[in-house]
Amino acid sequence: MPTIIDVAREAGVSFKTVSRVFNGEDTVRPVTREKVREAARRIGYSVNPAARALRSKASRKIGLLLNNPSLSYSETVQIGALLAMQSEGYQLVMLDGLTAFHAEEGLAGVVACPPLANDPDILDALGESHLPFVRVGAERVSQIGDKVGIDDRAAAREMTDYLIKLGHRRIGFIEGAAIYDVSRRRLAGFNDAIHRSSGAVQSITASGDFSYASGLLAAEDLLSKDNRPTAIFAANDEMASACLAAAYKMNLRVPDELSVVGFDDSPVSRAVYPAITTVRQGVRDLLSASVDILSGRMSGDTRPAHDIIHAHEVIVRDSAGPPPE
Amino acid sequence: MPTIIDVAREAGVSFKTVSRVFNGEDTVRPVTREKVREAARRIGYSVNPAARALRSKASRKIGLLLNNPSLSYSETVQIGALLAMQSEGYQLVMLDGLTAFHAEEGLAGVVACPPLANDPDILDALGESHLPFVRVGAERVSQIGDKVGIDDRAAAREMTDYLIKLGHRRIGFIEGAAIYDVSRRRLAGFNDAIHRSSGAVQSITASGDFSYASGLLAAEDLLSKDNRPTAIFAANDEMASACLAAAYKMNLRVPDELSVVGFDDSPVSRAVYPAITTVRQGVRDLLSASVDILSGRMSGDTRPAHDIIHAHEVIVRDSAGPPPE
DNA sequence: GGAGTAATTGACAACGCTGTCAGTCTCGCG
DNA sequence: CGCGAGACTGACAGCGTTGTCAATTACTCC
Repeated sequence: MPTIIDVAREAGVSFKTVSRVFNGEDTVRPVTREKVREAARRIGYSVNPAARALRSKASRKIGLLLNNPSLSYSETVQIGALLAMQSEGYQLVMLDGLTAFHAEEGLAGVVACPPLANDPDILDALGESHLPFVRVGAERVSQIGDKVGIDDRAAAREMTDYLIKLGHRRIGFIEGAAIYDVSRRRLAGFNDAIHRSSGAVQSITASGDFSYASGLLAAEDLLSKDNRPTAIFAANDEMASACLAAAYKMNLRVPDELSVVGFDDSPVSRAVYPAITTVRQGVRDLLSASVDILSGRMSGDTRPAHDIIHAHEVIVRDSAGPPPE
Repeated sequence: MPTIIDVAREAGVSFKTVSRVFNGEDTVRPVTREKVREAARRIGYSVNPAARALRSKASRKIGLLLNNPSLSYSETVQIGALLAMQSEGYQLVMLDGLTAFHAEEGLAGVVACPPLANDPDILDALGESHLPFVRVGAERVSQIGDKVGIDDRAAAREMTDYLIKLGHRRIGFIEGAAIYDVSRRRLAGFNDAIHRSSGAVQSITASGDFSYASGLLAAEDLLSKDNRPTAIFAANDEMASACLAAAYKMNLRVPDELSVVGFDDSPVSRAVYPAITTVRQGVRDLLSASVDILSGRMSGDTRPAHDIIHAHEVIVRDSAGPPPE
């Protein structure tokens, strides 16, 4: 493994300059910086987090503000965070709310996940702390902090378009809990697609709150209508799997007689039969982007707030197909 | 934060001796060792993983052999492993099979999870590699390597006893895939409890393979019998959630008319309505125990193979209650 | 009791990096 | 054309630990 000394020799500078380049210090001439970067690339150098952690007095603890009722989401987030942090030598501290945040000392930065990422009290505390922080899946309720997320609206529109392309002309939508902005965004995306069809596709919406129980009720409601939809788009996978149960009860075969799609690509979507077609958020990518941003901020990056939108992806599985006959 | 030098001063030895104690080297007299341990405890010392990682030439990469079809299980395992490793300064490398294992160089140890933990080829390769390794949820197919796990049989017996205590006298059991020894163990535990009732409780078993789809079939089978069971114990949560769907289809209210219990405490068990009563394996604890064992082996612990049985726990939620009437 | 050997312990360098502080270059300007 | 200020760059120490090897101690056996 090459060290900064190797890079320094290769670039013809002192090893301290190399250190400076990799710490984002701004007292290096651009031309020198580029020379160093190039040399590092050539010999395949990457910083040794252990040495850095040992020497630098700075804290390496990153707090993860996470209190999501969906356990699978929480687990995915945790994995993403741990994976992103371990290679950089950061240490993860779980924070489940304001009290935990205040109690924790010596944090170097914070990653906030929904719904905490949009909680005004949390946001205030974060702002006052002057710590760098990133809001994952953040809503525009506040302009402070860096943000990473996906375009829920575009994703919901794509998923709806997919159903339309399969031939569905009557599509049901089960909304998420109204208190989350993300529910509104997903509904908006659904409506975008419906409106673009200029009347060719009918829509029916039913309300839900992201829970399995609410999905069951909503699905029964939708499916007991005279002119029931041939496809249901649930705002998350939990509710989509409830749709499956409802369809099963009514002896509707999925996907032959009813198509069901969800959102989030949570483990549930694969645990169930048939496996649910859904939208992948790339939570791990979001988290690793968050850690990157924090890492930059901690070493002097003072550019204006980032607002990074990551790619989403429609994951086609077995729960959706062309409408019957 | 105190360092080994502080401990050395406190204990009246050289700091190198302290280092030796904390590395489990056996060239320290027991009396000295105890003196050092005591001094360390007094001043609250713990080793600095960064410094250790920096100085020691030894690899800190631990491979995680994991290829379980259940995604939620895999995620839980990963979190447990990451959490356990980060505080010790180990680095996690995911290995999804034999090829990946052979391709990975410089591993310091391996944690193998089911079903890979019981795969003869894997076991052979592990044995030949002379790397320390721990088998999680291991079966007795091979005596090599350290093992950690829970007592599946006792846990299944407890869960069955719980159903009997609720008053059920006719209980169905859905088996797991026959190729896994764990399926046999859970069934054995179920039978233990049934036999202990000396005829008071009837049992019916149906076969499954841990998948949702198989659970659906098995549940329909069980529930369409003339004298259907008042409770069903599925060998994992995935199949238990399928039972819920089957009950829903037949208009059997859970838990009023039918009790359903599962095994694993996977996220699915909470995602579903009603939330499933299940057995918690404490996967995170298993993983952290595994890392501890590896860590010991890597620093010279040569005691005979560990075989650690962790506690399990019946998690009572909403899917089981007294039988009807 | 003394030599010889094994069991313990200690001294010191070094791991790869960052912090501190002291140089060395640029410029702009009189 | 020289000087001072500010922009860069470099030298060196030291973070807390382990590896190497030498020194000390304990113990065995005539």
